[in-house]
Amino acid sequence: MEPSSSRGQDSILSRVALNDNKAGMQDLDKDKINKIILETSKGSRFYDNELKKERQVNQRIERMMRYKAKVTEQQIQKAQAEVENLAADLERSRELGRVIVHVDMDAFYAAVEMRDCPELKDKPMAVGSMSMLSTSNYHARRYGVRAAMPGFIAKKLCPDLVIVPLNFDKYRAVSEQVREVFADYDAHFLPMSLDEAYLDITEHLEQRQHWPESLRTHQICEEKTTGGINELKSLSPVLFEDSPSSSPDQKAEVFGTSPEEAVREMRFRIEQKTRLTASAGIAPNMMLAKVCSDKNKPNGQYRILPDRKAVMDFIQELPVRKVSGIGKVTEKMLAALGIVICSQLRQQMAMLSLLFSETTWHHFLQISLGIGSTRIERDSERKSMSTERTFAEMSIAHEQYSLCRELCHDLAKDLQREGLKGKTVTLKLKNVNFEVKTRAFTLQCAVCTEEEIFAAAKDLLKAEIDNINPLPLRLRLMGVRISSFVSMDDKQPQQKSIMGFLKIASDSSSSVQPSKSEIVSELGSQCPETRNPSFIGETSKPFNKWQTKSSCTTEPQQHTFFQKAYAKRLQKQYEEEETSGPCTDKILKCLPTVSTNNSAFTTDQAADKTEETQTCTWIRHLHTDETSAKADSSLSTANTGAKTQSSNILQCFTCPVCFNSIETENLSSFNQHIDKCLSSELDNKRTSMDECQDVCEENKQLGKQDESCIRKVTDLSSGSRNSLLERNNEGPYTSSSSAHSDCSTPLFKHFKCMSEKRSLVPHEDMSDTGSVSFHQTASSVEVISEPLDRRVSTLTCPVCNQAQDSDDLILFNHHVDMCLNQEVLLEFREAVPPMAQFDSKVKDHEKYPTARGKSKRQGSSPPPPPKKTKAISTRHTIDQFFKGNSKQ
DNA sequence: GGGGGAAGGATTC
DNA sequence: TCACGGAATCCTTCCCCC
Repeated sequence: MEPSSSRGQDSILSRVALNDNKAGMQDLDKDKINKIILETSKGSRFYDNELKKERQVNQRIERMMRYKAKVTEQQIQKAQAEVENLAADLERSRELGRVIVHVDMDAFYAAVEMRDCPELKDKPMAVGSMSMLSTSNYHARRYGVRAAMPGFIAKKLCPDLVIVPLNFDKYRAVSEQVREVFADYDAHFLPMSLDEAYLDITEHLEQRQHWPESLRTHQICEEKTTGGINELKSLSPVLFEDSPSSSPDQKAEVFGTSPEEAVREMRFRIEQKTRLTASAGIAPNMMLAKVCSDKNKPNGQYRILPDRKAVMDFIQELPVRKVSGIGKVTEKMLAALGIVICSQLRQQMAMLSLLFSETTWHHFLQISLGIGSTRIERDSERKSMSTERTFAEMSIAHEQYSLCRELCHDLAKDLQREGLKGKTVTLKLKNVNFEVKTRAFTLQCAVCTEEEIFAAAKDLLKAEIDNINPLPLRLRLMGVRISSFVSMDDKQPQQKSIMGFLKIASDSSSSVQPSKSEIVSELGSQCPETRNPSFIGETSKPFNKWQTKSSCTTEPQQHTFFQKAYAKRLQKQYEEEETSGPCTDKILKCLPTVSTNNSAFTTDQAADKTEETQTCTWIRHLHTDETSAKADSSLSTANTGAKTQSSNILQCFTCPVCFNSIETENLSSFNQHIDKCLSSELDNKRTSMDECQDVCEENKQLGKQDESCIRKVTDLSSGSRNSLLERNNEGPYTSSSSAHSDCSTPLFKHFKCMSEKRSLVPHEDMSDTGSVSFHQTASSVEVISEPLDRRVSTLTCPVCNQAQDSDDLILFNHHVDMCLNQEVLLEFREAVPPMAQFDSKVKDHEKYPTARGKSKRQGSSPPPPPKKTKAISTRHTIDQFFKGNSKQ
């Protein structure tokens, strides 16, 4: 074999040279085009990196060839037997009964732009930017200009090229029109992108056989075109000169009942509706249909008849590169083995089975037999979500952190829009030499907020910055991805707040948990505000794949004992308030407008407030969420109306320090009251805390963390709640509303510092989706619980006012949980005998009752917690405690 | 040894 | 004039932990 070093320019051509595997790109002067491409690219960092990758592929091929040389005849024979067995199995399962169609819009983006801007019709044009083109029209393709080519190279190939910027909104709208047509032929069609889809028209064809001609006749709709039928018909020839087109005199088209006719009708209707043409492939499976749709592109279609011979005839001479999934690298590897067309795949299958992985050679075998999927599965779930950005070189750390945060912000928005939470945060970096690195971290809990994602991404970035220190990290791209999505079940933190527990206990699969308002309203409700439809509206999240249908219905929920008990207690509380001074309804009135984190307080969260009034606000001080000033500022804009609305309503709170009832119009006033109560203890601690904060801030700027800082905060935190509260109020946002937090609070920083040190132990439920709960207290403080253990307690339960024995905040949280719910517990104990809860001997594997299945599908059991982070035993949560009991 | 996370790569539009 | 994307999925390999 020729050594890679001697291949020189020819070798790199396979990477940077023109890829003419696209319609409208035949018969080009490839040598001339490649010369221009090489001259433009050569010497660039991109080119150098492509050379490097090319060398790697060559080395891979060399290794493969060396291995091939060592394969014995015996191995081949054995492999051959295995191949034949599998081939026989595949033959037996071959299905030819379905009629699968792949429809692909012709030069979609370019065609849309040309349609909307007729002066582009006669010009070579492409859609995209000088950096990258998304597609080009057929005029431009004659110059070698194609999708995935940088605009500046395209300009070298075709100086007259017009580059039109992308307009996705427009393409989406057109795509929607096209999909409406698809739906008439297969309601369950599978869109692959804006411009292509798979359809199974088997059922449609069966019905079609009985259709009268009138149902298969379609008028040529002149009104739908701006310039009438002539202009409509003139569009296709401009786009695609050789395209077949109907006669301009024709007023209607009658279509037959065959698959070809049905697909022709579909394309006709698409063209009538959008003035754009589509190509289609008709075959017994998806793989073949996809290849077929390219066969007569543009504005054409091709069918493989549903019999084995027709399929095998088609496959025989088909270049492997035409098959979806075989790209330039695989093509090159196969070429090294003398395999260029699919029939050669079959001939060398035994050798391929020895050289490639099982998955890969099975795939090759299927291709060689013309076998593919015959079931169009539309409902596959999203597995990841990401955002990335390319930019001019960026080498300054704080700019990189800032960008990282921006990306996290964008990603969080996207996640929240789809109601997703994921456990794995991946940071993608591309340096100025085009070398790509990804770094991932799997968290214990699923996250979706900017702060949570940033907490992880920032650490990954920091590690990379530190790694090449003192040299700067010279980046040209950064991206953040979230994966390992969890089901709605799993989105709940392991230790739920008691209120969270009470809300979800009835239906763990429901993402829309019965809120307090719902529970109360079920009682017949003397509290009309809780039935306010707007509450429900705000509670409900958009329907998503994890959301069971039942959760979207309005059917009454079957409440658990605890919910009933809780509702009863609420009722009682309400009755008391009726006589002694109401506050619940007032609070409820304003709650939907109160915001935490970076989204508005939802009904569930709002409902929690009633119960948690005594401590929640106080806790919120301690747990000023991590939401940045940015999020807060956006809130202050977004929720201006809401705030205004809420600010005039008198609310009643109980101060956790002096235990007096405080009536106030807004939470910030109440915060100020608490601050006053606490201020007497502040002075001696504050100086130290300020110092620490400064250190933290400085380190944040430098992207560094300092053990001394962490230690200092840790030391302070046990006795410095007051300081924290005080500092909290100094932030620019807390002054306007206590529900708004300041990310510069010492405790926040403290958590962040600790989070960094502890490998990103997540701040559970710091998201906007969770209520500010006691769970939050525990989980957040949990991070610092260890050093606190060694100190004398300064904690006093805000409910029972008892000084605590320990400063362990988990225990403290537990205590508060219990205190708050004594009544419920009492009722519970009366109803159910106690069980052996809190079994400290529980084994690790028993802590994760979820199955360790292989399936990554949503809806299946969630994966076990990552091994590198210690999971909290779910057995030790109050949730599990109740669950266990309720089963008895 | 198997399962699964991490990292890199291939592929698609 | 400079200048090679963004998003998603699947696969492979390596390595660690149970």
